[in-house]
Amino acid sequence: MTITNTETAATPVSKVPRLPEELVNSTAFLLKRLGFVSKDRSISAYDAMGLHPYHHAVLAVLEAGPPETQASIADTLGYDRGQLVGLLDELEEKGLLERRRDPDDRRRHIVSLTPAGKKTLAKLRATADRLEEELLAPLTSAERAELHGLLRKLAEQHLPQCSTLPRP
Amino acid sequence: MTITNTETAATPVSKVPRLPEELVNSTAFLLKRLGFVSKDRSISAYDAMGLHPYHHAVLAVLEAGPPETQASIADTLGYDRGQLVGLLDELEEKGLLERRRDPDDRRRHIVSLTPAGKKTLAKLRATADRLEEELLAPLTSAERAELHGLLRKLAEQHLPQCSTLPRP
DNA sequence: TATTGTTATACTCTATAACTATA
DNA sequence: TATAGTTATAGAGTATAACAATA
Repeated sequence: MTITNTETAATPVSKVPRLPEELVNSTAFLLKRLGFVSKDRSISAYDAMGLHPYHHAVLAVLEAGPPETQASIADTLGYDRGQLVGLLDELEEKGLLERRRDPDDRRRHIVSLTPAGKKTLAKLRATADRLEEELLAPLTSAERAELHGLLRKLAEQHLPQCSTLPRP
Repeated sequence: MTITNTETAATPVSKVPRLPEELVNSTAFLLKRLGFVSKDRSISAYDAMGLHPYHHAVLAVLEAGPPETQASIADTLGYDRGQLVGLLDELEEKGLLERRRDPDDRRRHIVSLTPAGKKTLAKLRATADRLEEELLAPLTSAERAELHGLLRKLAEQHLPQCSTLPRP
């Protein structure tokens, strides 16, 4: 195990060997790793409530927007439509939303939040806030705003669904 | 399909429905999504060379540090040791590194770069640089430095392997 | 008995594409 | 014929644990 120690004999031994500068100096690398741990932690946290971040996203779409069909939900979140079916099944079984046929087009389902769904969404929000606080703990308030602004700029370019269109 | 349009009739129709503010306002959410697209694109780019970002990381560790065993490489990168075996098999088969038994402990393999491995690493670096440039295109040079510094602070806290220990 | 590297197994995700019912 | 939702299947990726050689 001593072979993994990259410190000199005089310096305190770190149990965890350091990543090469080449990787740590890459913003993309840090983004990938931090995104991974963030995802990992949120999955664990939501799992304790029997849900997944995907479920939160679906509920958030339902509360934010006009009545949605399954196709519009999937498109908004960038999810596969087949994948969404299972998510909706789980949320419906828990009584957090309901599907009803669109009378104007009986192929479609109009999906809407139930009161229980809104309550659960509030809880998920609290969990998300806690996770966000943990993630950003090392940063000052100004730094957090700065980081968010920079990520927004990247999202504008790379995540079309995040683009802030000029509103009327 | 018109039901997915969240714009009013007077505004130009965006093909991609917008994500709810609740999600876009979350730094963790942006981090996860941007990390995902970044990972996705790098996998595609490396795939064109018959390699994977994992391979780049392994080669970078070998060039940066002292002679490594398989266990030390895995620990440095946070990879599973079983997973690493396959990666090393592929790299060895391409002649980019070699394994030889450690005479002091015949259970161990000392892994080292070949000249071909160094050449390939240079190519992978060029690819990584190009991907980084694409990712950060929307930012000025100052903003890039700012973003990297902020992510470093987060990494310090959340990615122990990235922590910058005081050097002698 | 513990550790290094290896292999095998199983499980989760995801992507694809059939299938139905409606249009 | 095309679309909305559903279901089934296969593939990649990952995690777990059994295994042989050596300490």
